[in-house]
Amino acid sequence: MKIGELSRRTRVPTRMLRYYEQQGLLSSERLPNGYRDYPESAVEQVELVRGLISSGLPTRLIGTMLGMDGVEGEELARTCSRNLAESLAEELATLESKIRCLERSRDTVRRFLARTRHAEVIGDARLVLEHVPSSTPAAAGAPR
Amino acid sequence: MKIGELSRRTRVPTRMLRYYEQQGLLSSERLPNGYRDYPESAVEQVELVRGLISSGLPTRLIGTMLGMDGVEGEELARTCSRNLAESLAEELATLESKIRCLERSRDTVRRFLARTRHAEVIGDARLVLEHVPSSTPAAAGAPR
DNA sequence: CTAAACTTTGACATCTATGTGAAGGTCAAG
DNA sequence: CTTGACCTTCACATAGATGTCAAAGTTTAG
Repeated sequence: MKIGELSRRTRVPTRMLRYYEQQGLLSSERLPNGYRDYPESAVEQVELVRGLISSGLPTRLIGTMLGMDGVEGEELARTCSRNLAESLAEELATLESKIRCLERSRDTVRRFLARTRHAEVIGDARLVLEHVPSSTPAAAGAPR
Repeated sequence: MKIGELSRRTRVPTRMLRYYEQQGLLSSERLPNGYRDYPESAVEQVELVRGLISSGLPTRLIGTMLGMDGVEGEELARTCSRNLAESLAEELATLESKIRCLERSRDTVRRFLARTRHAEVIGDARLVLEHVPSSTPAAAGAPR
């Protein structure tokens, strides 16, 4: 598929898709006319990259991890140097620390919401946006 | 405590501590001479803020959540408007999505490392940095 | 008193992820 | 052929987090 469709399906601006490619996070073939041509799997790939970037991982690290993702056999794993393994172990610790931190915040927000008179919005965040009850007319606009 | 000690204890540059204060993520009293004076609890606070920022949360959101952290009674929870609750529910969904994404990456890295001949570095990331084995002399510098 | 080590505010630089627009090539519909 | 919707690269602008430096007041050690 061409970049426009990938952009529509992932809701990521074409500008960013090209940027990710430039950063080595996404790859594409080229059509005879020079247009980028993406495989179906690019959709999922882009979603993963987006999630990781939004979680504060530097693109450099993301590139490293994506490189590992496809490696099924033992070949690359065996060629992994001691130093790379140590770097990755460090990053693993970073990931775990980020996860713990986010979990803590998630719990804080969740507990707060539970004590609110609007507890029912929990776990229903997206649904809530659809059927905005007309009980709050003045604030019905853009809440963010 | 003064800013220098807080900086030393959290390993966060004073520049950043002042920045966080300016962004409303950290507060301080002032000593008679104008110096900032932090309570003991600031250490933990800074660590939390750091974790959240490194996880890609915007300071605005962090400020909101920190505001909720201290609220034990029902007062503020009751005054929480429907719209704020909905915004927070949205952010809750965002947090959960980030967590899932990071967990996925964590598992990817972990699986990769497990298949490596250096599997023992897992869960030992910091220790590993101490006793760097002299078996890899050329790469012993800065691995990142 | 002086020097070193803090502190203050403020300005400017940098990096990364983005937005935006220009100038131009490709292609399909009319 | 022309128009409109794509695509290409290149470049400049912005916003947030952070580094760094300057000028100046404070405090402590000597």
